[in-house]
Amino acid sequence: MSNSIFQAKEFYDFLTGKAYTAISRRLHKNFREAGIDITSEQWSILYSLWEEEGLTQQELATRTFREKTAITRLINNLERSQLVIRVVDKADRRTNLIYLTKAGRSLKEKCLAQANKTLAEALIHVKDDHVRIAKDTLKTVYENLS
Amino acid sequence: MSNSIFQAKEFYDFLTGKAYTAISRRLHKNFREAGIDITSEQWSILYSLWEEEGLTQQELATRTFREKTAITRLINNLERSQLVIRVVDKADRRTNLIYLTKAGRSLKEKCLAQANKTLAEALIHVKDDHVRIAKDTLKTVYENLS
DNA sequence: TCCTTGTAGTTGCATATACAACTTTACAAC
DNA sequence: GTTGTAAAGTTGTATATGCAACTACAAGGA
Repeated sequence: MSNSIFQAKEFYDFLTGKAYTAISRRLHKNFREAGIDITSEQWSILYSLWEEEGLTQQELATRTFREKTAITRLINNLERSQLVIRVVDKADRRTNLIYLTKAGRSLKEKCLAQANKTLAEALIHVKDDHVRIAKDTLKTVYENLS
Repeated sequence: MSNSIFQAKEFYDFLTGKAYTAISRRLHKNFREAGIDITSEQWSILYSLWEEEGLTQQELATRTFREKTAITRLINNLERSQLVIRVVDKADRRTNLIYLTKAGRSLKEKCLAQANKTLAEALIHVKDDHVRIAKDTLKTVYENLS
């Protein structure tokens, strides 16, 4: 890309995460208002588990792009909230396999509804093809840097 | 926007801030490697002050889209690092005016160089017009939710 | 002058993150 | 088998965030 882009001062907002902060706060707010007591970070863990249970913490770290230390504490909190449980892998005693509890499983539909609501609120007045381009651009950014 | 967008599973990454996490980590890493001892959050405060000194904490909160409590602590840390100082406003003793120190002012060019480097690394293989659309989309998201 | 209301900033508490150092377990080389 | 190395997870420490409750000050009206 050319340097001309950098002339736009507002471009640095890319770096300060204003949009992400806004969306993350709104997601948390929507969860709260729907009576769901989880953070937006916990949501990303649960989302991975709704897709596939029995993941190791390392696998969750990779999929959610978080440090394994962050996963340790997120799982601590989710376990305290009785939404997931750690099960030591008998085949490899170094690893914990993370499973949803019944309560954790039952949150799925309500959470997805709030996630979709949040996206809809965020993307008012944004054309579909622009959403698609923004999404693809962020994906490329992520791939460039990870 | 239509619901078809939501079919794309990867779209939820929008909500988990993968791209922002990646860019924020890389920015911090680039600062460190350049011998600059600040976080990416502190950077956003300094950036505002390089544009205009003597802002109140509330004004910094508005411009960086952070809670005023976050600003209190960021300024605490920046003051401890001797990059900024609080000056009580004589005209309104409730407010602090935040000024850069000489050291804080001298970081500007080095920091901007690293910020530009980070953006360049993030946006390899992204077309200029896609960058522009992504930027505008994120701006709209921010405006929709704030 | 006193009272009410609003604003700026701080503090307490819970949560989340990064990095380094550590423990435990697995596994391959010898 | 013993040893060396690597991987998974945890813990300590520093930083950052959100929300609620608080203090201090300002400004307008009775």
